[in-house]
Amino acid sequence: MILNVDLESEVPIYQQLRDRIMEAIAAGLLVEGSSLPATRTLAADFGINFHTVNKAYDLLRQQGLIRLNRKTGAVVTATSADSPFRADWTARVRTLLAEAIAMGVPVDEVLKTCQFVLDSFGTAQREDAP
Amino acid sequence: MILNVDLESEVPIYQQLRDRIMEAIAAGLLVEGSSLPATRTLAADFGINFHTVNKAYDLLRQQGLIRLNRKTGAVVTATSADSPFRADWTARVRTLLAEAIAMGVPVDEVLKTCQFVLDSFGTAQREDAP
DNA sequence: CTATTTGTTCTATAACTAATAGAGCAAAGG
DNA sequence: CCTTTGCTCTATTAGTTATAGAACAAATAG
Repeated sequence: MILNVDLESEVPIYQQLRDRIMEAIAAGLLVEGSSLPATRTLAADFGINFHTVNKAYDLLRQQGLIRLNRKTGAVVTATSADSPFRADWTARVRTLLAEAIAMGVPVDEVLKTCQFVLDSFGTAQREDAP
Repeated sequence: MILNVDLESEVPIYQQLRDRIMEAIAAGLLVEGSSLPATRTLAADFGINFHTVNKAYDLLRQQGLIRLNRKTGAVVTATSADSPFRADWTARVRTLLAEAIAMGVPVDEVLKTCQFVLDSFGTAQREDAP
């Protein structure tokens, strides 16, 4: 598990961490039951404060993507996107797709990019088959 | 042009304004040459400070979506998404799509939602035909 | 030409967020 | 028992968000 975090980015570190972990889950690199590194370990790897990692993990926990146990650490859980999540997510995707269209990217190219990204998740080596 | 801005949202007002205007451009409700309200006017409409509107307009100008002229005000411009923009946008859409997949939304449903959103832009009454 | 409208710039302030830091508590497991 | 690990508390520094007021600059309308 290599998480690519840019300490110079304008995007907050805790958010980048959350995003990268979500992407790893989406790609199947992390599956139900996978363990995440301990907050202090991950913080040491990136040379950042463990409170920052803690915040990222807490966001993922609030969203139901991971479970946090003492001693065991952070473990990926099975999730079911509920209706409020879907509504919120659709609103966010509407804004992001609108940006591309407004900037002059053709509709079919936007859709193809989405398809390409989704395919890239599928083609990652996943190990969820029993 | 009705912009739906939620003053109670955790999303910054200037960002909501920027997002709604981008969505209006994507939907064709605003086309090349369309005028946006004056900063002070729009601020008065929402009961917010004109500096907040200014910031939203400034973001849109930096992105090349509008032109700002003294006296004439803000005018929508034709834009061409360059390669850096597309790379950045693809990275952002990857994160957002990953979130839905990680939350357990099926791939085909994610793609259908994207298609639905893109269609909703297309079906808005546009007036760009000469 | 004059006056007004509109964007632009400057300083300032209060409230909040991001990130760091250190200390210590609580529980789960070897 | 004791180590590991999440969790909580307080604190500080730096940056962001939103508000506010004042003044300047240019382009248009009359």
